[in-house]
Amino acid sequence: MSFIPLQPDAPLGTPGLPHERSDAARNRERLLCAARELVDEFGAEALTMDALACKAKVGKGTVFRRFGSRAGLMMTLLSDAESEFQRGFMFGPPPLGPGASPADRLVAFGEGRIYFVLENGELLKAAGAATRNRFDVPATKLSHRHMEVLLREAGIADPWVMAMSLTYALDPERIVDDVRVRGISPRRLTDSWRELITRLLKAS
Amino acid sequence: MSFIPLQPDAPLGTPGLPHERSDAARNRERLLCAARELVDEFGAEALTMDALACKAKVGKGTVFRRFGSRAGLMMTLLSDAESEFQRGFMFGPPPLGPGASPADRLVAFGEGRIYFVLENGELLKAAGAATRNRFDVPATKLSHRHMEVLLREAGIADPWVMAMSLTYALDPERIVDDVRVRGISPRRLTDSWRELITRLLKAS
DNA sequence: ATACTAAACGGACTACGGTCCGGTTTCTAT
DNA sequence: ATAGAAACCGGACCGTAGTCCGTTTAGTAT
Repeated sequence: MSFIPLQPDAPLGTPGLPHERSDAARNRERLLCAARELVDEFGAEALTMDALACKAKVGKGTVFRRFGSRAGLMMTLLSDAESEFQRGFMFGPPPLGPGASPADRLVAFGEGRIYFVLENGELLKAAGAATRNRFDVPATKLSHRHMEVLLREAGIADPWVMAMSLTYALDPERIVDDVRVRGISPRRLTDSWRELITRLLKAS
Repeated sequence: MSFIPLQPDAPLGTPGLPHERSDAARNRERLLCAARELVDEFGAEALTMDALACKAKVGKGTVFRRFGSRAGLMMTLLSDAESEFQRGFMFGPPPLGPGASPADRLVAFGEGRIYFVLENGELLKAAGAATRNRFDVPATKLSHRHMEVLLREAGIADPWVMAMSLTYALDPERIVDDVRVRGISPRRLTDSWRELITRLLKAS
C-alpha cells in the first residue's frame, strides 16, 4: 500500500535530489524496455509483473520499487502520449486550445479524448483499474480541472461536480467497451458527445 | 472464466428444470446466510471467498459453483434491494414512475439512484469491479434501457449512446467516492444531476 | 431394497499483485 | 585506497480469486 515512487522519473541531474544510483537507472531502463516489448507483443492486459521482472532480469521487488504498482507502471508507459494530449488542450491551437468558446473547446476536448482512449485503451484501462479510485491518476485530475474551468466559464452552477460527471462519461473502460465490445462506432460517440455538450451549454 | 450459474436463483419449482438437489438448496441457504452476516459485521470489501466458504462450512468450489464469482455473489446479495428500486421506476408513482415528463422522470431516476448507491455502495462497487465490463450487470442493462427510452421520448438524437454516458455519470464508484472520499454532499450530486438533465432536455 | 447416474461436493492447486527483509552495491568522505 | 552509510537488489513469502478433478451423495428406475 503505502509507497512513494521515490524519484518517479527524474531524467537527469534534478536539483537537490541525491543523484540516482547508476544501477537503479540501468534497471529502470531495462524495465521500461522490457515492458514496452511485452505490451507490443502480447498487449497490456497480458502483462504480469512476474513476467516483466523475469524478462528484465531483475527481482520482483525492483519492479515494485520503481513503479509502485501495476497501475503505476502503466501510467509511466503512458506518460509520453498523455503529455502530448495535455499540451494540446492547454497550449495548442483552438478549438482544442485557448481561443475558442468553452462549448467548442469542450466538444474538441471530448473528441480528442475519445480518439486518444481508442489508441491507448488497454494501457488506460490497466492504469485505472486496481487503483483504489481512478480519479487519483494525475492526468485524470488535470482533465477534470480543465473541464471544470470551461464549465464555470459557461455558467454551470456546480462546475466541479459537473466536470466529474463528464469525466466518468469519458471513462476509458466505457469508451473502449462501447467500441470494441458493443460495436459502437467512434463517430457515434463523438457525435453524441457533441450533442451532450451543445445542449448542456446552450445559452438559456 | 467460462461459467454459467446453473439455476441462478430459481426459488421454487421452476417449470422444466430438473429440480435442484436438496443438498444444493441447503448449501445455498447456508452461503447466503453466512455472506449476509459477514457483510453486516465486516463490510462487503472485507468479504473473502475463503472466509465465506469456511463460515458456511462448505468447500470453496461450492461457493464458486453457486455464484460464479465474487461479483456474482454480490449481485445476488443485492438483488432484493435492486428489484425494489426497479419496481419504483417501472411501475411506481410519478415522477419516478410513468406519468411524468421524461425530464422529470430522469431527474427522479438519478436522485433515486444516487441515494440507492449511497445505501448499497460497497456491494455495488464489489459487484461491478472484477467483472470484465460493468455493463454486464443485468440491473445496469435495465437502467440503461430505461434511460434510453426516456431520452428518445425527449428527442435526443442517439439515445442509446447518451444513456450510456449518463449511466457512467452515475457509476457507483464515482458516487461513493465523491461522497465518502472527496467530501461532496449527496445534495450537491442530486442538484448537479438535475442541472444536467434539465439543460440537456430543455426544449430548444 | 439395490443399483445406477448425474449432479454436487470439497479442498488442493494455480496465478497474480503486492510486501518484506537480509545481503549487496554504489557513492562519499577522508 | 578505505571505510561507512544509504540506497538498492532479489526472491521468498503472503493473501486472494478462481480452477480442477477424484470422491460422495441425492434422486430414479427396477
